[in-house]
Amino acid sequence: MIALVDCNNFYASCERLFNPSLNGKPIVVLSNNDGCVIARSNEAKDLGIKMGAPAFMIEDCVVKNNVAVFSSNYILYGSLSNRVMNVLKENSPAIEVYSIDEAFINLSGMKHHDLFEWGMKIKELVTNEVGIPISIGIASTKTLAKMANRYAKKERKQTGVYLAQENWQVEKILAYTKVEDIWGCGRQYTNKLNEQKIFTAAAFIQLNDDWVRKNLTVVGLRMLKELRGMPCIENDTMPAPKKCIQTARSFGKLISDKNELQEPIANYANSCAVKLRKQKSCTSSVHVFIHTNRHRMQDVQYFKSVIVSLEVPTNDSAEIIKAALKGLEIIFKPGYNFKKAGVLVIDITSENQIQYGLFDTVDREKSKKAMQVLDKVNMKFGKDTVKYAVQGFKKKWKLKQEKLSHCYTTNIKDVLKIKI
DNA sequence: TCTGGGGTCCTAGGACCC
DNA sequence: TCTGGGGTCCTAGGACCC
Repeated sequence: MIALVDCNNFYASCERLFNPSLNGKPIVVLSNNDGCVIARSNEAKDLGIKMGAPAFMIEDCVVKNNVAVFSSNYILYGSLSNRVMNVLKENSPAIEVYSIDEAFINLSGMKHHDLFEWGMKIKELVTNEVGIPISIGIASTKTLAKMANRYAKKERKQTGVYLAQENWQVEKILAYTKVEDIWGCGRQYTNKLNEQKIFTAAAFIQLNDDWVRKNLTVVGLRMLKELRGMPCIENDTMPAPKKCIQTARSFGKLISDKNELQEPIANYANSCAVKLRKQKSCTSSVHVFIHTNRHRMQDVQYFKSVIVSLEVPTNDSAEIIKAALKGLEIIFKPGYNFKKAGVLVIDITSENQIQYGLFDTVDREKSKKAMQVLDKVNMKFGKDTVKYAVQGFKKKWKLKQEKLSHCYTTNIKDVLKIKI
């Protein structure tokens, strides 16, 4: 059996944890640049605020209902996520951290009559030790565990745990779940299924394999088998190194000037290099893109990208920044209002499997040492303590974050003071 | 004024090889 | 008039996830 542990309204719950006056009140958390809604408390959901709604379009509702609005504070969320995951690790046989607020836990060694008890224990431990509310679904496959989790969250609010073990328990959630709420079923698949008059997971598992294979590819077939209780998605307790890494952001304001664009691009390139070094990989292709704001009808639009190849795979910041800026030279065109840019590193290989070039002029050993020093300093004194001149200091392009909460768990200045 | 960011996997089609 | 067959590799784009 497999359990899925999922934090309820995670970002909103994080904001509430250090600000208990928000209990019972509607909360929303906004994306980067305070652009759109990416998390809502239950109270905000009840007000009809939709996921992904642009911030400026919910303003009336926010004012009228006194909704608490926050910029996203990933340092806080990351730190609280670690706390939750640590409690899970200490009390589980094998855990796969699936995202910032979810983890799969393999319970195959556990006796069947202990499963529900185990779920209740985990729920209590996380509540007491961290304070973030969670839900737990337990079933024979990952897709069913996801479904059981959703059912627990909505229909088992007292316990927060649902075990889908006996046939009738599985059938209950299959009948309960609409196809669009199945893990792996997005808009396109939902449309195709609805056209066949298939609206619930219970109806979906009656479909014939060939039809599913033909219309929803092997991905759909895997989903179907998982729903029938046949595990097809492996447990992955050791995360594999990333196959591509990207850093991309919208700017806080529009940029038309090439020199001004160099700053964010250099920063994104550096951030990719740091991520590469963290997983001990190198890249041989740097992909750069820039584009205008497609929501501004009055602007002429321009989307362009280019891939710059490198002779020898590298994770040296200077080399990757240089390649990214070379890419910018190629794709930049004057006369446009640019809103967003990004750098992707693709063709990733392991650090210790590099094919050195015949005419390589770079001193690889020296570069490696320089990067180690750079990473060490920035790790100790905060990121960007040491950086390249081209990364700039002004950061006029940087994010808009007008409603940022404190870093309660990671910054000594922000730790709450308690009067006794 | 104002609409996120970072990933994975799969498929189709073209280039190329013998 | 007649113009193979089978295979691999690569890339772009689609669909999905949180």
